[in-house]
Amino acid sequence: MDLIADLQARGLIQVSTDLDALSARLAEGPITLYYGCDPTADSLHVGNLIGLVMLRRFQDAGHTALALAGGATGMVGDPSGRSDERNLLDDETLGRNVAAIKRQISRVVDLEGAGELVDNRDWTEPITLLEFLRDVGKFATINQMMARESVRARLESEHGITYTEFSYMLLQANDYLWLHDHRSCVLQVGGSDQWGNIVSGVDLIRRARGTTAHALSWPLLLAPDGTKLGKTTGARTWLDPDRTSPYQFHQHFVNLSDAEVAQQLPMFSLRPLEEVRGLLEDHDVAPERRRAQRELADEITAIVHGVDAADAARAAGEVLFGGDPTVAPESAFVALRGEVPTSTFASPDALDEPIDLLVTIGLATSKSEARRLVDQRGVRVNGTQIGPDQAIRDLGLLHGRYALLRKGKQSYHLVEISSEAG
RNA sequence: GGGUCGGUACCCAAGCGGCCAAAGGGAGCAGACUGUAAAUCUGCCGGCAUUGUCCUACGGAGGUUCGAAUCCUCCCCGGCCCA
Repeated sequence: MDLIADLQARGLIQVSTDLDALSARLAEGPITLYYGCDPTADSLHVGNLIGLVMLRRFQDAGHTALALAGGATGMVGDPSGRSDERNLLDDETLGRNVAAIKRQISRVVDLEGAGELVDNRDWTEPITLLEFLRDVGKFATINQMMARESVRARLESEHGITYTEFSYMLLQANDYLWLHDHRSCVLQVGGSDQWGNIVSGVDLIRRARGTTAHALSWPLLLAPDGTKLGKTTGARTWLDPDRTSPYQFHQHFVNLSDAEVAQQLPMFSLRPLEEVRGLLEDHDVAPERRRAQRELADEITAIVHGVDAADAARAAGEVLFGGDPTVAPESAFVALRGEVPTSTFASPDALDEPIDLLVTIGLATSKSEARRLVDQRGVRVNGTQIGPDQAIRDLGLLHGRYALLRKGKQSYHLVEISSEAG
């Protein structure tokens, strides 16, 4: 199976230029392709991850991957999928964002060997307005530009569209042209919301250079109910561990619905297609085990945050959802610290009065409530239900310092005994 | 300004002298069930040092009464009607 067929089978190709022509080109030898994202924040999110993984797939197949950080286009703002004008970012912010994003890209894409991070600011900034109008503007008709979905939507909206954002697609088209000229890039990939901008580049290259450039895009991710997920809907899961901890990142995938994981596992996973299919078949037999979700979460978290972080995130998830806390590794508790409310006490004496403790750490708002909870068997410590007169200390501390309190199913509180506490 | 109806716990809403920490519903919390889902069923649902003929609480402040969410007075707020 060639690369294109593999991508198709994974559901990664929604629209494309002539696929046969692209396949033929790939068969001739390694090519250079690019995927771009704008540094509008100091972190990428899971949506961008598909693009990075895509670059990786081509790299693994022997091709050269260019990851483009849109220092220039990020300044202008992409009107696609937005109902209102974007705030322009200043130089300093953009520079910081590009640096932060580069680290994230390098976790997925090899930027040292057959790969490179490029910033369109490098070639966009020097261009004079007259040059741009002559070399790019001459090849684009307003008629075509107005027909683009992203532009039309904005023309119809009450906010309108500024000339600046209207120019966005030409800037992106120019990126492709420049990379075509200077890096022999012949393929651009992106999400289907980028399709309009992408084909603008393909058109420009054909008109300006008379050569064929290729493009393909993947479908937008499905929402939990199986419908299309809008660009702005749904909480974003970031690649930056300070924005989305490895635990939360891991959980994002564990919590995918069956419909979502069926779509996303093939799209994200670097495993061979056969293995992916087998996994999904196993999953269908016993969906309640969430095998597909867990495998995907483990794999992707390991790529983005490293194997150790992925292991800790998985262990932490097991502790919180059904697993036995007493056999969890210490790394699970370290990961948990900060994910669930955590209190630190200097002495294990704090554990002697369970009712008082529940109130102190805020798991119950009054002693009455705390007693009620305990009477109703609603409180567990390290997985064991406790009774009214039971000292938590008797249950022992895990790893010499942790006690995991659980109220009901969802509410947790980690108590840590540390001599360093004041 | 006059008249009238009303203001009850997180929300809606019963109660109209003691059996009222106060019906019912919703929300919330817990238990069972469950796939880290939904539905369903069950329990709880003001506070506490002494769980009590305890404290706090029925718009606010006083009063009547052995006893008031319930009766009286004044005040504040809202709906409706009249001017």
